Amino acid sequence: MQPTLAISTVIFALREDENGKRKLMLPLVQRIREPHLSKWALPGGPLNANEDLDAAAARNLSETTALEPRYLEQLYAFGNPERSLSPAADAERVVSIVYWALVGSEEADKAATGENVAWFAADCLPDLAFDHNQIVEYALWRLRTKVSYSQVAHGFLDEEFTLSQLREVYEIVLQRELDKGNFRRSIEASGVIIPTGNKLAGASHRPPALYTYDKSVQLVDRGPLNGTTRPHSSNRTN
Amino acid sequence: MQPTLAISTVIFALREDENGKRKLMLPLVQRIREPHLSKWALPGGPLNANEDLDAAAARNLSETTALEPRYLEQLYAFGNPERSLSPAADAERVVSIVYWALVGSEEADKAATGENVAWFAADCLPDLAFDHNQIVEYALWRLRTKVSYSQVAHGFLDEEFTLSQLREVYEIVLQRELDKGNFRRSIEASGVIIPTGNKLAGASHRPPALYTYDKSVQLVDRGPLNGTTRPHSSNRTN
DNA sequence: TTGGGATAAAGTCATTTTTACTCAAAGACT
DNA sequence: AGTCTTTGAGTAAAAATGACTTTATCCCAA
Repeated sequence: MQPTLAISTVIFALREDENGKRKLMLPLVQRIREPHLSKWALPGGPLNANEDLDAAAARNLSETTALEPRYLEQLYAFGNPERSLSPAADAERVVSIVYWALVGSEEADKAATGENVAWFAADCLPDLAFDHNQIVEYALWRLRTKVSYSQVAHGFLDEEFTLSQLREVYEIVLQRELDKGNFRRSIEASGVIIPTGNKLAGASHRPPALYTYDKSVQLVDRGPLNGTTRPHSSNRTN
Repeated sequence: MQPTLAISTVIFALREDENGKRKLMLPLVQRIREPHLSKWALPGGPLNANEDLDAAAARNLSETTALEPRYLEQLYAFGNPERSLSPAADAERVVSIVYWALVGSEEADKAATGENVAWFAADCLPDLAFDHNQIVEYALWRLRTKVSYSQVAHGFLDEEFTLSQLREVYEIVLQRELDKGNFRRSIEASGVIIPTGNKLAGASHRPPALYTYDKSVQLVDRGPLNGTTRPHSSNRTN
């Protein structure tokens, strides 16, 4: 009586809500079958034969939202027997191995947002299917924790960005304002950003310098697991 | 064609090796069937029907080594299709949800160490079954990382301990010496230790004060997951 | 009884890191 | 030319860290 194994992914991106304010958002899919019919849920699916867990998460992401993540990491395996809370008592047990991913803003706008997929603000989710509310809550905690001690925030940005844009990412995720001067100093000291030489003109103030992040530096130190998942390896075709 | 689901646990304790030196050690079990017959492996087993993942890890631990852990946390789900590297090409695929645990020294001495169970020094392991060498390496990294930013080191100690004993735990795990004065200051500032009032007499030097750790403080902040696993709840029967 | 050995526990001090704040520079716009 | 806004550099106080010194308290041996 083996439980069913499924892979799900919590995908984070920064997008503007209906009021034009940039917020932490995630895409959800509407369920088209029981249990929890018509409720919103995390994108997910089964694990294919001979498919790696990381690969399944990436496929999943690409199939449901056509997104390519800048960062992808395993979050947790959820296997509580009552987690499905299905109306049918004899429902099959499911163990979900959940991943979390970050996508850049440009990439997020390209997301397949039709039919059964929609974006929701992370701080204002509806009642989701299964235990997905708790899963998102844990993913949010992990994101906030990692943002404060690693370089993972770069996963939200596109190729070129200003320091203000990077600081805005930190401020949105951490939900508090950061000192501009100190932020600049600490980021520059970390050595993960490289000035591209370009400047972003057009606004009625001093034009900020544009940076890119050093792809040779790991956004997050995952120890012996570092080499396993590389969402960015496709960019390094040279 | 669902993969088989298994639970394994990396159990850490501080014990004396054959030279009487305290080291980071872990119990392994010898395999009594193919594949990898007679190789040493992490204690593990199947997930029972209607059993929580955490509970399966705890049961596992108790069944194979008769140990009750001071700390138990999910480590990672390993599911690479080639991870079993079985000689038989048509071997069944196994996804392992691996936990890691800490046991106190007193508790570790009570471990069932007969027949197929033996303790090994973490820095000197033989060639293990499956991908268990890599799993232990990752668990070691996680342990060392968590020891340096959380209070998880208390999981190695018994109810009462001196500051020197606690510092010894840090030194063994982190593999470097720590300044006595600075260590005392930082631990006292963290507020997780409570003086019991007792002293440890008998040695030919000033007797050190005994402390206990504050059980109302989480050894590791796991965010929304904090309340899920409580290896210590059995102690709080009042 | 007394002094030496050993480690606990507390204190000192210079250095580094963090935090909060000030201010000139560089555009765009009126 | 003057104003507005944000960038980007600088500075001083506060806090944390690291290396080290001093004192206290026990056992033990002379």
